[in-house]
Amino acid sequence: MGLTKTEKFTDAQNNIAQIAKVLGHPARIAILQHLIKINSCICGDLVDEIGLAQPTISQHLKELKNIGIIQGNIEGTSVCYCINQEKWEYITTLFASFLNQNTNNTTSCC
Amino acid sequence: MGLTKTEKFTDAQNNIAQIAKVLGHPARIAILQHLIKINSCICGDLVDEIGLAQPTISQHLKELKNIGIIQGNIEGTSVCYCINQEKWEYITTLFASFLNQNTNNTTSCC
DNA sequence: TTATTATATTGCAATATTACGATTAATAAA
DNA sequence: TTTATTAATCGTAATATTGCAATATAATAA
Repeated sequence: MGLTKTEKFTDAQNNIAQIAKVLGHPARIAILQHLIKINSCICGDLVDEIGLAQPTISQHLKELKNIGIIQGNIEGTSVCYCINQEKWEYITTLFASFLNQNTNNTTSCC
Repeated sequence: MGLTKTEKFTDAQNNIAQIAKVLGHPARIAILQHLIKINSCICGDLVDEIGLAQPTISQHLKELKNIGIIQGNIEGTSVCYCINQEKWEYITTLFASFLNQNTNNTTSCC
C-alpha cells in the first residue's frame, strides 16, 4: 500500500516518527550540519556544498521547513536559511525524552 | 529515482540518517515504547498490541533488528523480543551529540 | 524594458516503503 | 503422526520518496 496507518497510533508517536522521518535522509542531515557549522544564515551555496541538483536541494529544504527545524527569509533574489533555534530545542527535548524512557531498564533478552 | 545518493555524504551522516529513517514510522516507535513499558521480553502479543497485520509487524521488527536496536531470541514456537540496551545507549548518544552540536548557537535568521 | 540571478514548482522515471493475503517453516501438543 | 501455534517469507498492490530536466516565478541589474 505505501500508506502509513497513522490513525492506529498516538499523536506523540506520529509526531516523533514524522520528525525522525525528515531526519532520515543524509542530505538533510548534511544541510542541518552545514547551517550549524557556519553559525549564520546561508543564502545560496547549499547546492555547491551538498552536491545534489538545485531542485533536489530545494525539495529537501521544503521538508525541513515543513517540520519547522529551519526557516527561510527572502533576501533580494536569494533566500537565507537558518536553524529555528526554538524548534531545534523542542526536537532535542522530544528525542531525549523518547530515548531516556529506557534509562532504568536493565533487562536483557531471555 | 527513489535511490538515495549515499556516496555524497559522510559515514556519520549516512549512519544517523539510517537510524532516523528506521525511527521514522509510528509503528516502530510504538513497538519500541511497548518493549520499554513492559520492561522485559515480549513473546508474541505485538500484533494485538499494535493493530497491524502479522506480516506487517514482522517486517517492522526486521527493520528494527537491522539497526540492532532490538534483538530476538527463539523461545519454542514464539520469538522473544527486547531492547538491545547497548545499542539503545549508542543511539541515544549519537542523537544527543548530533542535536547538541547546536547548543552555543544563538543566531536567528537575517 | 530586457537581461540576469536565485529559488521554487512541475512532471516524470526509477526505486523504496507500507501493508496484507497466502504460504512456508519450525516447534509444540494431542 | 497429525494438528495446532507462531512467526518469517513471498508476492503483489498502492503509495511515497528521491533525483533531475525543464520551466516558472520573483527580484535585481543593466
